[in-house]
Amino acid sequence: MPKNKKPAGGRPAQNFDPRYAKKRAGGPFRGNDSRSDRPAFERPARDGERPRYDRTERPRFERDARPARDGERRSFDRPQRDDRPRFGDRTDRPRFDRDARPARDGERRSVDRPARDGERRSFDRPARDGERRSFDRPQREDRPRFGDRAERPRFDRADRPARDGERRSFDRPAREGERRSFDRADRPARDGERPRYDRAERPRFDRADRPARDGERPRFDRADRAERPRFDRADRPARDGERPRFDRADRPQREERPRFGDRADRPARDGERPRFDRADRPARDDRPQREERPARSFNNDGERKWAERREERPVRTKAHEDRIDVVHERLEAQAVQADEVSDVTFGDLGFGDNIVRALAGLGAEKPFPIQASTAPSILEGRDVLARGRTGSGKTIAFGAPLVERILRSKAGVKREFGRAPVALIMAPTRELALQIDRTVQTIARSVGLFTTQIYGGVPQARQVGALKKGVDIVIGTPGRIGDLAKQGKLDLSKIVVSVLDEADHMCELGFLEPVQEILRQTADGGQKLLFSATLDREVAALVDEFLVDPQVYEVAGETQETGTIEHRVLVVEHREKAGILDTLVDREGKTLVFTRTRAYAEMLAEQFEEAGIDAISLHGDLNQQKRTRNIERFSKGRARVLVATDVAARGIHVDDVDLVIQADAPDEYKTYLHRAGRTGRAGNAGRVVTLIPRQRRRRMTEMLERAEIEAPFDDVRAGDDILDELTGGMTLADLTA
DNA sequence: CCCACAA
Repeated sequence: MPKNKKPAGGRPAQNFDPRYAKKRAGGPFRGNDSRSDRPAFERPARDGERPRYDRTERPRFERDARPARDGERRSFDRPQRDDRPRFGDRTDRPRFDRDARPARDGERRSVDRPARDGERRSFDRPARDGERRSFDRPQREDRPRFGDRAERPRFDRADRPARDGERRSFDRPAREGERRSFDRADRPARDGERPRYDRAERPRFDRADRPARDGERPRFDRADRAERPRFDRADRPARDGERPRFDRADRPQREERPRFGDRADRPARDGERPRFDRADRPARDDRPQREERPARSFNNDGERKWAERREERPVRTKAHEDRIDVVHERLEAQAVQADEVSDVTFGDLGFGDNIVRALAGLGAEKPFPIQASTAPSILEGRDVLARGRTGSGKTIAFGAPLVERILRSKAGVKREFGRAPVALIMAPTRELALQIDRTVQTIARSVGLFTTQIYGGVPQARQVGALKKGVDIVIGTPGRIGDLAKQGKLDLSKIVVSVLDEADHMCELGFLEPVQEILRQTADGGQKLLFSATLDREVAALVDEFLVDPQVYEVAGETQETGTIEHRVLVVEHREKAGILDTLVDREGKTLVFTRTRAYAEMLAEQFEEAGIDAISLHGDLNQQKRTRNIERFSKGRARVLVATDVAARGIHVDDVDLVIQADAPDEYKTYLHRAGRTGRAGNAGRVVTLIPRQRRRRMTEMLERAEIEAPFDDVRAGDDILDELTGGMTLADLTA
């Protein structure tokens, strides 16, 4: 029996040991030492003398050491709980310090945010005698604070460099004669042991090398088959009203074409601000040097320190600039005219009645341009790249044809228990994956296909259970999908259609590799569909490896200028920012506030709450249950303000968000476009207000240029009338006025 | 630096 295993019938009392009791029974008398210099109590007892008790050795009277009297209740009769010290141990255990234990699920802790102005916090006072405080030691940069455990990656000894003097068996070559379990190849075979199997040495099995078995079809040989003529539109006369075919050979060479975002090459449009030209600005030496500028004061608002440090960096290197906002070349696309497809119905596109009805149930009576233009290619099985403005209906654009295609490929095939999925949809956040599933599942169910969500932050069991039963379409995030695939619980080998939503984002650092790993496990030659509102050359990493002759689509004339969003920039003093934000969110409609960090999102939500505004937060520090609940509360209007990090920047659809506030300006123009796209959806009006400090004006101007957005800048003080204007509702009429 | 993405 293992030592820690409790014997049946209850554990013995902690401080009751029968052996101890027995020894004691022999008497406490110390014995035979007769040296005279010993104190009286250490010499043998004199005649008639009562033996002296040694207090230190004598058993203390222990209630627990005697058998229980009739009916006496004793604390040790119940099993001891492991997680709780026994009563009476109080002095032995450290003082309970809430900050010293990891935060419970969803628990908000004051230490996680910077102190507010004038706020007194218990840890601002010196520690009391003997008080243990987790924050008493200087925080090491390289170590997460205690309590962050859930957020940091699992510790793996092999993954970290060996510490000084640490011996690691796997770091050194095997010593002579040392047997290492993991390397059989290095030692001679033992008696009777079969030689080690070496994959590389064995001949590859080739069916071509053996005679065909009875009834076996001859092996298909690509080289042997007749050359099929490629279908070429150029070879047939143009149909009525057909636009002439775009011919790559006819277009100017890459170098000659204007780069996307290069306004310098075209004449200024009406009322357009002149382009900022680096060459025109005063030389660096003419501008005030760093030393001449007023000293900065630092408070404990880490947010601000970081922002200022960056704003005031005197010289930004090219590399730094690139890291902040990489502008990739726009992909050459077939621009479909919206009116070209305005009369098409979902039925015309080739969708069956069930799917058409399901789409109508989702509110999609007739196809949006992006849907009408991409559907034929997707149904044909071609690889497709599609760019469609935020809120233009991309989910249905890939979801509906994907279901239709799978349905056709499964015609007449029985739905098998435990079948592997044939389609995969990946998104960068769990909320987006969930949202996509709500749409795709509705369409899939209408024709008897099953979807399942595979994303992190929730137990695996249910997801694995669903996979065991068998599903057709998997929708999720790369982390958990890769995880389950690695564990052998998700078979990707039958995936013939893969979709990447927010594809350019999925190609960014941190996402690209897991995504590649996953796509490599899918069926060879499977169809790939890449969608995003900001699709650009960044997806080249995936296109080159996985896509074959992709069709690229966008809808003509879908620029920001033709959108339904009004953009404003407010230049504010840092010390007035909080008050101005309070004023801006105190309004009737739904307001979405973006911050750069999770801590600031949390802090702002608290700030608004304290100002009496129903606000909640959404960021990666919350557990999934809270994330899901909070976004639902916002969707249903039970909270009118949501403060979020960029976890909510892409793809998330919430009805009727008519104001987006960027409490921190984004670093990338793409981020700006996606955040802004949370409002003005499906033709509704919306407004985006971005707060910036004075020193950020230039960067902001450049970013707006890249995004091709026109936005007036206003210097704003707390209490200015303009704030009330901006909090009013937006209508389409306001936009044109 | 930050934000996402697995435990």
